[in-house]
Amino acid sequence: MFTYLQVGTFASSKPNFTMNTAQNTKDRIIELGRDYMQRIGYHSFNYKQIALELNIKNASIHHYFPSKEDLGLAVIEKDRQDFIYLTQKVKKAKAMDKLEALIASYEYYYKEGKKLCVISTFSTSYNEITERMQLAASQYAELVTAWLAATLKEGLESGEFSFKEPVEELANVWMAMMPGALLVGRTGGKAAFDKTISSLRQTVKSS
Amino acid sequence: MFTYLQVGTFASSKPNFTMNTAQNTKDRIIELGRDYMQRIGYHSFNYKQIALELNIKNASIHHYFPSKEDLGLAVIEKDRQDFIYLTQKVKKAKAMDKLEALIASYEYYYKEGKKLCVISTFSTSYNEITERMQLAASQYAELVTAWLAATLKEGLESGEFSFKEPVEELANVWMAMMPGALLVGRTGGKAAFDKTISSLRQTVKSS
DNA sequence: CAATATCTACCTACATACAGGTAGGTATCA
DNA sequence: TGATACCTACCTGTATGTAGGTAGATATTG
Repeated sequence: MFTYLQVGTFASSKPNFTMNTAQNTKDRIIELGRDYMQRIGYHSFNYKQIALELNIKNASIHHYFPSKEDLGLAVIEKDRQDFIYLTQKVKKAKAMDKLEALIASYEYYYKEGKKLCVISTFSTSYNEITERMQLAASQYAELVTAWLAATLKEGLESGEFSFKEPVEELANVWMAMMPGALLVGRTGGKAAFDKTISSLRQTVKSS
Repeated sequence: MFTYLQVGTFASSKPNFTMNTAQNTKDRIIELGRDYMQRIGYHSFNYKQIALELNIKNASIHHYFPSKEDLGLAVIEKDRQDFIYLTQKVKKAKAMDKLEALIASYEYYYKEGKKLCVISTFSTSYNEITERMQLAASQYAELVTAWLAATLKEGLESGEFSFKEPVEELANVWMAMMPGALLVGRTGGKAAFDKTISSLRQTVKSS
């Protein structure tokens, strides 16, 4: 005769551009799931780690997410929502500040245990996830690419940026280099990560 | 009363810049292991797949590689040797042709089932592999970075290239963008991959 | 040269661990 | 009372890895 407590305070020190909606168990599972997936990948992540951390049983996770795929999809969707939230927040900022907001989240990923971003997490597992997850990941990637292209265009037209490539091409470069920087940072350490991010910033400035 | 045959002809159509030394079972295990790892990652890859393909039993793989780590290390070492072989082969070529030789292998990876390169394969699994493997992957990455830097410097001094960044920085960009292109290509398809590679080529030409 | 020992390359069978997932029960609360 | 949020207990599949054996090749020795 005892009550099932909502345990764990989940005191995270996330940058304020990510929504913090983890009050209930379901949201906490998503947050923790995302965290583990970014660290060790979708397949290596398992329910036990989350169950232990939330002081609940393995089976209870299945109550919220019948299959692992459901959790994977929820993680992608949550991250997509967070991205949209971020873009809304910087909507009226200068183009470079928008890009800096995105860079900041990548720097946060690196600091917090050399995590990958969610898109690259699922990209690395792309050949072994279900079609629905592939689609979700691809659509999310497309969304970010489109936002990058729009932001680059905006900065170019306002005279803030001075690059010569087509915006779509440079958007692709950013899409490749940001996760690439995280990968390089894993083998090459912080210096390699920083150098890559620094070069990334230059891409909008070189005339 | 029968003999254990060396089965499977292993007819691979690899580009000629990779060494083809897979005559015996041990080498075939390494080749197949590398292939699977690049496709689905180190952890998702398992012995059964190789055993089936080589018509041997699971336990026989342990005869050559007592632990999975041994095989992982062998794969990294094999790929490093192949890289060295490649650099030797293009030793007297122009700087751009050297870079093109590297790009060609990445295009080959993409075509052959959206594979990742070996370095990024182990980078993605970096937080869940042994220290020895982390070290091997890091050292291999350092070797490639150094070669890139040397090649970029060479092309710059000969007037073939005309970039402004420090060579080490641009080498880092290449280290990030090549695997990044493969990741982007998984979610965004061939067009995204090609665009990224095309932008990569531009990095040495833009003045 | 023949008997013998040892090595290589596999085998069968099993141990162990752990993953995702299910069935059905119990406590709490609106 | 019915939905919600958990639980215990269990099933199934699969992964790495081990123990011990066997056929055939090769080296050793009387």
